[in-house]
Amino acid sequence: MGDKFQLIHDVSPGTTGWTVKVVVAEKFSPKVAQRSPTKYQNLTLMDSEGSTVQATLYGQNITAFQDELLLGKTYLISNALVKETNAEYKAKSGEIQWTISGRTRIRRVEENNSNLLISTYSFTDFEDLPKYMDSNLDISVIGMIIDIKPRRIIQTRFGKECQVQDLVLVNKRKKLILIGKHLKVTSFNGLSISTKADSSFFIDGEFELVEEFKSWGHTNSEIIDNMISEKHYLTSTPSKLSSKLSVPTAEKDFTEIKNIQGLKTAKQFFWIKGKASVKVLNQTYWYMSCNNCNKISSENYGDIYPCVFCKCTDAKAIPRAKVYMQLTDPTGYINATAIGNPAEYFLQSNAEILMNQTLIPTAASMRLSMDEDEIFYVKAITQELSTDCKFEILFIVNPSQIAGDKNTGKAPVEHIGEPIKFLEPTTKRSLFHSDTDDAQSSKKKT
DNA sequence: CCCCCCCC
Repeated sequence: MGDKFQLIHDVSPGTTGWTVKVVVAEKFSPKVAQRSPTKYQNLTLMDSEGSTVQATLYGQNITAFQDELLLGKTYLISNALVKETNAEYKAKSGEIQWTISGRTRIRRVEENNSNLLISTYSFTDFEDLPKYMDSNLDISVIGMIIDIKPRRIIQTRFGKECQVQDLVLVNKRKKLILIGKHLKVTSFNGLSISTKADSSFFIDGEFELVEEFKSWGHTNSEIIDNMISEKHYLTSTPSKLSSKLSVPTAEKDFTEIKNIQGLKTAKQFFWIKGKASVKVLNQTYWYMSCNNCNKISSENYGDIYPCVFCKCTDAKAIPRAKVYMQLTDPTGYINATAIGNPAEYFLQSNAEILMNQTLIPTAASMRLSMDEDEIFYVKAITQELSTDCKFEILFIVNPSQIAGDKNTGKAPVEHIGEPIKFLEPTTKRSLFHSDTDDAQSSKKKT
């Protein structure tokens, strides 16, 4: 690994303009937070000196980056959100954590740093594993996986559901162990196993097979040979254990087709008549976005890039307006966000101007409050385990525009709102995309 | 749709 980049220790909260070259040393399974519905995924990143930092992905970023940050691969990373871990969670405060999101720039580097990774592990013999049962210690083993069972749900002692997936491993001396895949630890090229109170071994995360183990997969040991020859592995996403599965060979392994439960949506929509105003002047009124899916981008304005979110190969980075404001009517107020067109309409500005604006805005540079009532179409998202909703303004209608409009039931907001369902697709599309529809759809196919 | 944050 080169040395023209910063090291993990060089990056603190507030450090700007840094780039660190790292290897993805561990990749844990995505999990659901205990006290909120948030999904998160932890990674361990290692620099050239073997220092590590915990990196975390949240929500939709988990799937967006699943093929972007591969176990054992090397990357240049910049512009991650760097902060100290919450003292509430960590005994020792001051530990650094990176949050990886859409604005984090990640560049793959074609370097093989697996020796660096392997040098940081010591492997435990299968024979010694019983010693570690119930110890809650993390240890590493090295072996070959010869069977992967379907995932199943178990209840933990604390009443929480978690997924378990059993694996059968064999070591060089053909000794077999059964391992449940569980919420715990992973390592590179070996499997890091944690022993839990119910006396099974658990692993977590992703791993790779070491070449030398692949080569002794076909041995003359009867039972192992049998298992290997009978099993077919689905390996559509080789780096991801959960996508690998042994195809069952016995009738009892097949399940009858049953319930698919729909997820209840918490979204609610409202019409509100009132006034909007910016209360927090010092905010960012734009973000760099993908012109295809509107999601955040780490690229520079105008650059063509492959979008990790929509997978569009020739996405263009363009600014998109956003504003956090307060919505009031005679009965009260809510805070709400507007993005894209409603933000531009409210601010009486556009994304490019907002992007180039360096000073905190004044009423001269943009509209910060409304003189007259306007009509807002607001989406509320109820937050589980939280009393407050988040609100978003989907579009804004000036009452003068609908005065005398006989076409009731349709919002005459063509140049104000974002495209919404009850506008004709042909009319709304042309308003917000400079490209033709054909260009849009051909991009999505790639 | 999109932003922010977000966990042990």
